Amino acid sequence: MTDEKNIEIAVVDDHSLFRKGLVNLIQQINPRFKVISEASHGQELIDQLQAGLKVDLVVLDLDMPRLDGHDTCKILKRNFSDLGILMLTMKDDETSLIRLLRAGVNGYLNKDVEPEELELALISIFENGFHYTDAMTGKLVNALKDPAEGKMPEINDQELKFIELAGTELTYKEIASKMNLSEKTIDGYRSRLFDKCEVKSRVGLVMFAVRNHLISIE
Amino acid sequence: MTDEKNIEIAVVDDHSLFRKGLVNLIQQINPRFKVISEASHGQELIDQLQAGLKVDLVVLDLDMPRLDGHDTCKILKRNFSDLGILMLTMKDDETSLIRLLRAGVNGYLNKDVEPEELELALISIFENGFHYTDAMTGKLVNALKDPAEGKMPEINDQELKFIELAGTELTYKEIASKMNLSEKTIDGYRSRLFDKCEVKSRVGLVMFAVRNHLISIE
DNA sequence: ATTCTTTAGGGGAAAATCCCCCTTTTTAAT
DNA sequence: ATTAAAAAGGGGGATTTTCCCCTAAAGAAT
Repeated sequence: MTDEKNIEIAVVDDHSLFRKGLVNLIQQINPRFKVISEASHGQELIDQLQAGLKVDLVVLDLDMPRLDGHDTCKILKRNFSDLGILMLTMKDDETSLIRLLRAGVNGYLNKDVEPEELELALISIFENGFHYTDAMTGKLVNALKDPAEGKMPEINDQELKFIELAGTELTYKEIASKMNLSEKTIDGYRSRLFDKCEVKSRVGLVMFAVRNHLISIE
Repeated sequence: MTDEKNIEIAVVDDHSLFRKGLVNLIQQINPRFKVISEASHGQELIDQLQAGLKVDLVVLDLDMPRLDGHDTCKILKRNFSDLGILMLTMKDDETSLIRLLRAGVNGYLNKDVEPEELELALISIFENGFHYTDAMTGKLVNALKDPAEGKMPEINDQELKFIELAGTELTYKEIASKMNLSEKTIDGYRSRLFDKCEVKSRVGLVMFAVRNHLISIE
């Protein structure tokens, strides 16, 4: 590509030595990268942005005292929705990943990756709005199969159909009619699913199903 | 890479013309691909495998009469766990994707992708055990987030608190106690919210609230 | 004074949940 | 092959919870 635009970046990390090193590294790995601002915690960056700072991307450390990366990200996404956010972290677990994606990060890197991966992530976020790795997707897939709530119970097709209908305003009598089964059978499904999903009410079941993407909310 | 091993493939689709076309296409796009078996539904493939057929990969259509792709995948993963499964589908929604990943598909493609993407998917599954696309990961990430905003009626603080608690497994009596109000007041809130949100049941109210970002699903 | 909002009460029907039971089919263990 | 357990579908009936209709008082706003 010719005539490539500079990518203006802010770096936020509470450890001064690491932050300076990261700023230097970023500017060395690609001449398009211009680090035009540094901050030692999330609130400092937010103050800068509110005072008029313009950047394309933010490289944000997750573990910081005030605000941490997660909370910073949520505020940034609410107030500067076009800002690309790359989160750096030592944490490697699925739960952290999911929390960060929910907060709206555009990319997520472990601190021990090579500089080439960092370059790739920054370019990708700038150009596509996201940076996904197979490792990350694999974690999401694993999280789907074994959710935080414990082992995902086996739900068969009839049970799934019942859950979908339980998430509507149909009474169980109406659901039975729709599924061409007796109300008693529907009650049997309800009972079995309550046990499997460890819930005790229709609302509990439906919320479990939504939380675990068994049904869609549309 | 030199001395590349053939990749033996089975193709399963209930529409004969499409299946034949797909077999030809697969064998044209890469000389390593050897389609050594065809089936018109899931059960037929399972019978073949149980009769001794050996393949590396299965290209499986989702919509088939007996067994469909989803059920076939579950049985295949249980009984032939090393088999790579690439699912083809016209469905594009997050919930279907999630169901398929849970069933254990190693890759997932929309039927209207280019042959190059099909080749890449087959090679990737054979060599890495999975094929992920940014589109797919984007859907997973999107599924993690709270849903898009919709039109909201006026909801005051007490009403919002009630809705949050209505989304739990507490009975209205318990909610009344928790809010230090009488059950009759809670019933008044329920009634007023049903009118405002145009619903007629607790499940309806809670689903409306989730859909419209009034409460979160965590 | 009138109207709206918040809180609360009574009564009763409909719906959900639970507990006991049964039969048939399928699956897994021996 | 046989047997036992689990799954699927279903019954009767009691209790609990939800939903609906009606009413009213107190306080705030117009």
